[in-house]
Amino acid sequence: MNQLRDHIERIVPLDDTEFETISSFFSYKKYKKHQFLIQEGALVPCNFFVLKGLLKLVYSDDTGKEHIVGFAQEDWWETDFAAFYTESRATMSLECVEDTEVLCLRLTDYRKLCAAMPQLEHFFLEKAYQGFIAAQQRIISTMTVGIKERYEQLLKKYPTLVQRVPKSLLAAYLGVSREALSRLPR
Amino acid sequence: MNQLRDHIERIVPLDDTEFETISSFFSYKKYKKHQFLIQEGALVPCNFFVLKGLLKLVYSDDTGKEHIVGFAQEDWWETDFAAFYTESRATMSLECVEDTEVLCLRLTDYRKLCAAMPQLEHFFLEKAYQGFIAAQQRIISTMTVGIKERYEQLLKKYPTLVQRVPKSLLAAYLGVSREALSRLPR
DNA sequence: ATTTTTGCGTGACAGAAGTCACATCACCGC
DNA sequence: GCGGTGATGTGACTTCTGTCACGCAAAAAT
Repeated sequence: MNQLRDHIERIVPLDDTEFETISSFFSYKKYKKHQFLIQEGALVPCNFFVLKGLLKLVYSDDTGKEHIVGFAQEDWWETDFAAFYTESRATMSLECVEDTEVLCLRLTDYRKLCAAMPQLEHFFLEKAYQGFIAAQQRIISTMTVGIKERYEQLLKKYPTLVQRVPKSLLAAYLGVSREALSRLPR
Repeated sequence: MNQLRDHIERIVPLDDTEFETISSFFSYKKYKKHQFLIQEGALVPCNFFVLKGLLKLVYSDDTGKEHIVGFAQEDWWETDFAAFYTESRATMSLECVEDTEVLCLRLTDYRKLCAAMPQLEHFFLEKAYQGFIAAQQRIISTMTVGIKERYEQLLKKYPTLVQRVPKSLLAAYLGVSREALSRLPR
């Protein structure tokens, strides 16, 4: 649980009672490989903070092909945010790539916490900015460089992730076919 | 100036003195078509709120080709956010597509405002969430559907924008060549 | 241990998009 | 008005990528 505290304190300082309050709103859960934290079409119960393990956020198109919107490893937050925040049905699914332990935060509890502690709202603001910037850079990357460079940027940015994930999933994240990624000159 | 007030009050309520404080931190500026609000490589002076006109946020790759990261029309915020927020040099440029009037908010003033008024920080949090969700959906759109559908989604989502912008810029926004967009079956 | 599944590379082929070149038309400034 | 610039459509050609099919080795399941 200290993992969460360290994570938050990288952005805003907390005293013991404050963190006590925060942690009381989270619930711990454990999932096994291939289990779903979010099912497409269902309501989104939580925003998830990954303690250990690896998740993939997947969008399935009409032909059934899977596209990976994002991965989440240790100390990352992940959920179908649009659906979570508007309490509507998920358009994506969130699934374990490995056995995974998470802390779950429900929307009502998120609201209570932010109302009670403006510093925490500031924390989430920082996270939102980070997410926005990362997404924008990913868009730029897709538009400007070829597959090879995109794969290299990924290697540079998340070297540990690339080790843990099969290439087929990386391809689905980069937006190309498994074969195209496989054919890259080394 | 009431335009800004209405815009903020769509998310958080304000009384007259509060808005007085807020507006005192913004400065009004007017630019002509083809003028730059942000130059690539320079520091980013402000986050811009568009009162009237149209801007394009552009990333130029090593070959000199221009890729449009985003447009901003009336009531939109735009800047090279990564550079703005970290006070580093811009990797993108922000340029007028039409004559444009904006309100400018400097980073130090942004910080003062947020510190003084938590509600305003909540406003920016909402905006950040909106931006993140929009960026994520754009990523999904690029991965899942072909040019034709992407163009149609754009038409549906921002019909007024498509009227104002030449097709060559729309192509640079969609991430395809001008010719490919021109060759779409109607 | 032996099946089954999963990951990964490769070859062949078709289709989509990029690039280059050219033509037209409308609009703008002088 | 007139020349220049920008916006747009089109054709020819090339390159890249997706798709389908196959083979093989390692890992997982029984």
